[in-house]
Amino acid sequence: MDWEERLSRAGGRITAPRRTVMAVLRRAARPLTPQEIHARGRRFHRSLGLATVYRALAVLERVGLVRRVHLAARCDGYMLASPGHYHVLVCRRCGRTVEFVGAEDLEGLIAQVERGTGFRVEDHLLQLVGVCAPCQGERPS
Amino acid sequence: MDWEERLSRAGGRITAPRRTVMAVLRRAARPLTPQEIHARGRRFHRSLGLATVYRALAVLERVGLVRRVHLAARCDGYMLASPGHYHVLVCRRCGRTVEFVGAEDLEGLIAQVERGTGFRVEDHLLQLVGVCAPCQGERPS
DNA sequence: ATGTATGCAAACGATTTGCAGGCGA
DNA sequence: TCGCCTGCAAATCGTTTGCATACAT
Repeated sequence: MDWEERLSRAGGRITAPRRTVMAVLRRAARPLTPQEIHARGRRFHRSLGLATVYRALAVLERVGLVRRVHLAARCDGYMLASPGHYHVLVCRRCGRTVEFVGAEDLEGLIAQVERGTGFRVEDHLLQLVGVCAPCQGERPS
Repeated sequence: MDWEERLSRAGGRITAPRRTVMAVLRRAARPLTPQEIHARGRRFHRSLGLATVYRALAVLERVGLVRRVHLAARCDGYMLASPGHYHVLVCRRCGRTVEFVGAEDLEGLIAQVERGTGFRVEDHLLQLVGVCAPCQGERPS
């Protein structure tokens, strides 16, 4: 099932702006901001509006065709720093956030990535998303 | 060494707004946005300015007393959704981003966290931050 | 005494919304 | 045809900056 079919089945229409957004993302080598998507999309579709890009991204994300990722810049939560790296568990229902320790398990993975990519890894962020125990008893909102 | 000493040694001054921000964060059960910190901080320090909160957070982060985390809302990069979970490697110098696969290593960790917290983990985000090979040869900016 | 830090308000930039018209199904 | 979708512009919201004053050192 291709993306057009998925969007269609979810009740969305296949339009030029949405095709453009998908085409831009398909060619992208890294995550792009809505502004970047808009700028690149205009090369194909001169009159593409920025608001439309935002709306298309919202739809495509809801349908699961596009993933919103966390960029280093412009993210705005703060916590007290704790020693070591940062690992959180976030409840997608109530928003409760728990920090946990002990990801020694990551070390092998990190070493492997360093060998494979040539990067020197200095820090990491691991965020697990799920449903906390109290929320598991409630019906979906 | 307590936080006041750390800040002081780094050349920062100990002021009422900074004490307030630290106090608010110390009591917080989850990451807070600057706006939330400001609202809570005003209970202690009536005239606290929002711009001051931003500036205090920037200083405290630079010194390592506070950590900026990535919240689900208000983060604005998009990629095509790929099957499985999301793992990225970001270069802190040039911003280059590489997606990689293979974090089976995480499964043991996730199972352990589920047992320990009662959460049901449904998704995860692993972001490694480092310096890519080309940037390792250049002098720090 | 000195220069950092503050509060306020204005500037800025990103995102969202209102609306009239267009177009996919 | 019907109503979802679009482009534009205005409104909104979060963050940063300019400036005169206050205060930590």
